[in-house]
Amino acid sequence: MAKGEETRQAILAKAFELSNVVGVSGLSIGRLAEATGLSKSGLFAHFGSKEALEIAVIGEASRQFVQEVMVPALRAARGEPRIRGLFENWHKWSQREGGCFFVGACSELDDRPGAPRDALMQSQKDWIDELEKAARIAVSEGHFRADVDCAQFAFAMFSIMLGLHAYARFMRDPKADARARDSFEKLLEFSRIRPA
Amino acid sequence: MAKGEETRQAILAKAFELSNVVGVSGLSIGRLAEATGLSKSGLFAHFGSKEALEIAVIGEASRQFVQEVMVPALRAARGEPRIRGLFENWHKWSQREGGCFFVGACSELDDRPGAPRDALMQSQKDWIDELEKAARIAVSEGHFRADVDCAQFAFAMFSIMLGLHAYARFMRDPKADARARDSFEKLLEFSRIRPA
DNA sequence: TGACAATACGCACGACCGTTCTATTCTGTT
DNA sequence: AACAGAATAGAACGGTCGTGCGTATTGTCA
Repeated sequence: MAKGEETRQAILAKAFELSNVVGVSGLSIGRLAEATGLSKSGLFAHFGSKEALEIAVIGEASRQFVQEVMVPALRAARGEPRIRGLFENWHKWSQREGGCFFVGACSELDDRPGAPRDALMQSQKDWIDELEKAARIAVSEGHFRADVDCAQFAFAMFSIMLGLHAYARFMRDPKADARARDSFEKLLEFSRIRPA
Repeated sequence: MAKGEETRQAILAKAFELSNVVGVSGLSIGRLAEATGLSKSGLFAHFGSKEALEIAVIGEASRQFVQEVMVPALRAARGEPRIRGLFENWHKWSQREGGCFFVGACSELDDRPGAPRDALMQSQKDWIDELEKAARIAVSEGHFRADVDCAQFAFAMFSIMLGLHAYARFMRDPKADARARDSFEKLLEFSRIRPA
């Protein structure tokens, strides 16, 4: 029982790494088998279908995202510091080879209904909820104004991240970082309690 | 000479329509041939390679984008009205089946160097330049403050569009529109000359 | 109208895809 | 040590992909 689970996890780690570059549906079982040193059919048996593999890859991606982006941010102080932490951690995450897994996967799957899409959507909703929750905490900590619309804040922050991803990864704009940070600071400034 | 160009254009129109849904590299020659009523080899002869077809599709997409998003905005008054026009026209454009061609194509090609990527990048740069130029006009018309960083404005507006695309198309959030408009209005307000 | 080029078709190729079936090897338990 | 069952391998399947070749059809102009 242990051995199977162990190789399955090794497969998923490699699968996530590969699909981060070629996409979740661009990942082929043959290529993944080659990369892991398994046979195509041996690997296939672990999942039963390509779709099940895709779902598992999305699950693995979410697991890693939580561990590398969300969890470390909880160590930052509640309120604005934590929001900055989320931004910085996501930034690091998006600088992996292939960029942010979810940005790519979302545009791959947005016209392909099914279980993989549903799993991916849940992950994205969790992420946006986390942003919104962090904003609410910033309000309750007295960092943000009480009338800040936290869901709207989450949208704005999410958008800036998408803009950064596009400028940096596709346009290869060296100013991408500065642009995103400028927008982010303005968003924070706009949300903060005004000094008297 | 006339006939060939005519069918080529008909092919490209269909090719753009299809690749808007399945992506620029997801578009297969067989399926495109079926959709246009041509034979695979007959269609293939028009382009010579899949890559050349992709480049042509990107060109067709750019042509249509200019015609449906940029040109009509020129009929709006210079300054803020034109900026609003660009936003509204892009919004309509992004509501086609398959969403905005360029959003999808960018994440498809961002890890695949080559001529198609280069062509796509040029289109995107043209679009962002257009946004920046519109902002500069708004400054010179006295709608925006003189110290507005127009390239930064373009980034912010571009990001909001990406956020809208993600919320509406992937998350299927019914509030996507309202969220984007709210952010867009705040961006305009932030850039405008402050009333005394 | 006849000739010549442009255009389109049919067919086949090799590569890779996801999937299935049957064997074989490995692992853990009595 | 023997056995059961899990884990892996191998070969093959039907399909689709992009691409090349030879030939037929169509369009164009003297």
